[in-house]
Amino acid sequence: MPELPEIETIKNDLAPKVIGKIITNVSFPLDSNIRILRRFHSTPDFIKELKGTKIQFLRRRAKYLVFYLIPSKSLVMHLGMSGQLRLKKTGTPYEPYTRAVFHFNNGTELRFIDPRKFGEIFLKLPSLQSSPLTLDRLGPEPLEKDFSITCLTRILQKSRRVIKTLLLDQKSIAGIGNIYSDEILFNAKIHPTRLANTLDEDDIKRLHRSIRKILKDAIDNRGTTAADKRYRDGLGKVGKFQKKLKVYQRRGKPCFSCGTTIKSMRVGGRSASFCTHCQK
DNA sequence: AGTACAGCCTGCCTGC
DNA sequence: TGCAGGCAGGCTGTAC
Repeated sequence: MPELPEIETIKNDLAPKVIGKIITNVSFPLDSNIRILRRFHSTPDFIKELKGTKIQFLRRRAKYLVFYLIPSKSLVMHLGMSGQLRLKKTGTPYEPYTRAVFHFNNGTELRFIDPRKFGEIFLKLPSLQSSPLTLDRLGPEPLEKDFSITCLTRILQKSRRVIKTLLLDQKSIAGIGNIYSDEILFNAKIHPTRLANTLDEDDIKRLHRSIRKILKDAIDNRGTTAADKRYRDGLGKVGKFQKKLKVYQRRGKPCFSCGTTIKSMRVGGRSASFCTHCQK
């Protein structure tokens, strides 16, 4: 379940190894095309657009990884729930569920591996109509300078939803998923079902600080490989932040702060873990 | 317009 | 042991 910190880690790992490489071909070993790819492109068009392009730089936007190419267009990937990216030497056996392979001019290839098919790959072309709107509709990046307390206050005050649901909404704030929303709310001592527009000034200050702190800590720890053990960084290794989780997947265990048993409940169709004593 | 929710998907775990 | 059913949660489309 790669969220902002995981995609950031993968981007940082991959960038030095793929920048400057030329995509010589793209193949689909399982012949099961990925969601957006199917919706926006025919496979031959997709391959034709990519053949011969050079990777100029990588960027992360929310949970999307974007490869900026020359000539000007971008290749956008979302790893969904179970996606991984692996850079491998050409000719080494494919990992199971390798769905797309981007072949480079130096004998390496980038593999998009995704058991559950929640992942997406699509192209953003300079010719406007061909690009899905997904990326343009995203909310602010929580680690950018413009994500101020004022900015967060505005987002919270115009919402009538519970805070947990709001944090998960990519159109409100980009990049936060279920792991980090739980951890952020615990750090900020806010109950997941509090209505967003009832947070007072102190709550908002703590929430703002917690959002940045947790996401930064998670990046410093190379992301979270939770119980399903699916997430891998750009080098194929597990993250370290799972060792620092305070509430996520800790239902039934004692809170590290007060010893109260961690509870979990469904909030907006998602599981939310929290401490009934610490989070108000 | 803003919000809520089912549905997509497959591996893994639990309970019978 | 084997199998059914529930769970995990990224996002989209649809309904209210």
